[in-house]
Parts: sequence; C-alpha cells; structure tokens
Amino acid sequence: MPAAANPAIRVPPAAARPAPEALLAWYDRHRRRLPWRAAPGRRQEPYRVFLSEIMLQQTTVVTVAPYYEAFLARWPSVAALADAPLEEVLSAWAGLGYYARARNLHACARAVVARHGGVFPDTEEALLDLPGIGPYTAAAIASIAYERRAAPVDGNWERVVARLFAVDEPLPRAKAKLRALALTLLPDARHGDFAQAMMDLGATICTPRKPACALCPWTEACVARAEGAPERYPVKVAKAAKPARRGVAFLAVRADGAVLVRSRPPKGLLGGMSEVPSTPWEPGGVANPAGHAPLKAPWRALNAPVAHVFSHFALELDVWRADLAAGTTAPAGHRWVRPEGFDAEAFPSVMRKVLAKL
DNA sequence: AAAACGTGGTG
DNA sequence: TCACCAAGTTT
Repeated sequence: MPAAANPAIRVPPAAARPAPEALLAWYDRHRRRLPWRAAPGRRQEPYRVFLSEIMLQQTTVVTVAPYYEAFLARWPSVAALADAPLEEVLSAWAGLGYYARARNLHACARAVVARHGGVFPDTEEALLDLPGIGPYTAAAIASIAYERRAAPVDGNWERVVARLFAVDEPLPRAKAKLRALALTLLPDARHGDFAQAMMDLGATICTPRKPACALCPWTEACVARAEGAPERYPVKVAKAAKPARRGVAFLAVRADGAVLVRSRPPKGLLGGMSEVPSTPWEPGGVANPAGHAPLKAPWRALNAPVAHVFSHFALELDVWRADLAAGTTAPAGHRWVRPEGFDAEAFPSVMRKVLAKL
C-alpha cells in the first residue's frame, strides 16, 4: 500500500522528498573520523565493525573509543578473541556496562570460528543467527563491512526519520513504522556510507535537543522542521521512575592488603563479574546484614555509603570493613586479591566505587 | 511483550 | 539534583 493512500502518514511533496544523494554528499564533507571507521572509499574489516557495533550499543562514542583500541590491540582478530578466556574478556570490558554484551561478544567470536571458519557471514539473516547480534547489528555489519543494502535502524535513524515524516506515534510502539519509512530512504549504492551518514547526521545535526536544521542536507524535505518544532520528535512514552535498593558490602582486608573477592553468577545483573561480597540488594535492605558476612570478624560500618544507578534501579550500598590476620584463609567461593591485581579483575564500576573506600 | 540489563555525560 | 540520553539484545 502506498504511503500516500494512508491518511495517517503525512508525506512531504515529492519534489522535496529526502534524496539519499544529498545525505551522501553531506557525508563526504562532514563524516566524523572515528577509530573504527575505514578511510573514505574503503570497506572496514567485518571484525572491526562487529567489535565496534557491539560496544556502541547504548554507549557513547567517547566512552567506547579507548575500549575499542584496547580490545583491537589485545585481540586483533576474531580467532584471537575466540581463543581468549572469558574472564580476560570480562576484565577488559569492565566499566563499559551491559556485561551480557561481553559474554555474547566472546560467544559470537567462538561461533564465527566454529560455524563459519573464522569469517563473519555476509548476510543479515546469517549474522542474526549469532549470539549478541540483533537486527541493528546484523544490518550494520552487512552494510558497513559487506556493502549490503540494509538499514541499521538505531536511535539516530529513528530520530531522523521521525522528524522527516513527523511521526506522531510514540516510541517504542512506532518502531515498525519508523523502520518501514527508513527503508524508503535507502540508496542503490554506498550502503555502508549511507548507514553511517544517518548516524552522523543524528549525532551532529539532527540532535535530540536543539537540531541544527540550517545545516541539514534534508532540511527542505523535513516535515517536523516545517512544523516549526523538530525537537518534538520522536515522541516517546514516559519512563517509569527507578526504585531504590539497599545493601551492605563487606570489605575484608587482610594484613598484607589483599581484599576478599568473589565472582557473580554467570548470568543476570553483572553476570560473571568480580565483586566484593555483599548482602542481596533489596528495597529497604535486608533485615540482618551481619548474617550475610563472608566470614566472622569485627565488622565496623564506614561512614560513607556508595551510591550507584543501574539501568532499572538505584542502589545505596553501605560499606562494612574488617581487618584480618595475614593467615586468614578465604571461604569457599572467595579469593584474596591484592591491589596490584585489581586491574586484572573484572570489577564493574559499582565495585570500583566500593574499593575506593579502602 | 515488557522487563532486564550499566555507565557516564549533560542541560 | 535529576531526568534524559547513547550505533540494542535477550528472555
């Protein structure tokens, strides 16, 4: 069904419809230089596209850059990454967040080696079958690394498309409609450049707050701009407030400076990451924190709690400390780690905050 | 299909 | 201070 036949979808005059050539011309002049980007006119290695795209999921360019460089230096190929122990990958990922990405990154590298001879598949369908690769990442690799005609619709694409067509329907319900509209924009060539041009446009011109419409190659075609309030789009449903949880973290410090540490369960929140032992984190905290201490000791509460905000709750962690004799043995499932060994541990940010109380 | 899943920067 | 945001995927 042509969009024009549906009165719910407003379409700009045909003469002003966004032309992919205009965006590509803008991209040729304003493309951002990013560590994972190939030189103009060249394709990027699939592994590098893969690595960067996984890291960039819900994560800013500035945050990702140093991690990308470190991973690439340490594991220059899928095969190298596949050979690495998961613990090392988690440790290198520590601080980046969404740790399932690191577990899936590793699993995906192994799957590419085991199932595809160490070569990333070159179709969206086959890529989609790999762990950690969803519709966005499959389209990103297919277009950027293999020049397939594909639409990696991320938040930038959604914002740009929602404004171009003034889509009133709120996200996330509007996702299917935005994707359908996005597909109408695709060029017949330069698919990788087009995908990245959309992201650059969203990141530098068609920004969430104050879009720079005067600099936009598509300004004439944009319905939201014509309406006078482009920042109104995309419409989103309000998010629920974050509940609070509390807990107590136990900082057991041995005479030689070693700290008692354990690993979290392999899945779920901070899955597989290292942590200082603590009570469960619950609304209102647990009734008897001492009952959760990893060993019997003269625990004393430190005055400054650690505050940390996760994706779906805010945590306030009290910190209790005990100093123990040099010969104290670690309880089952725990280990002593000296400060020199902290960097090799997979401590997430919240645990680095706890350790900072030492 | 809605909820789980991190973190740091910004206005 | 705090809500919102950033190249989403999994269950």
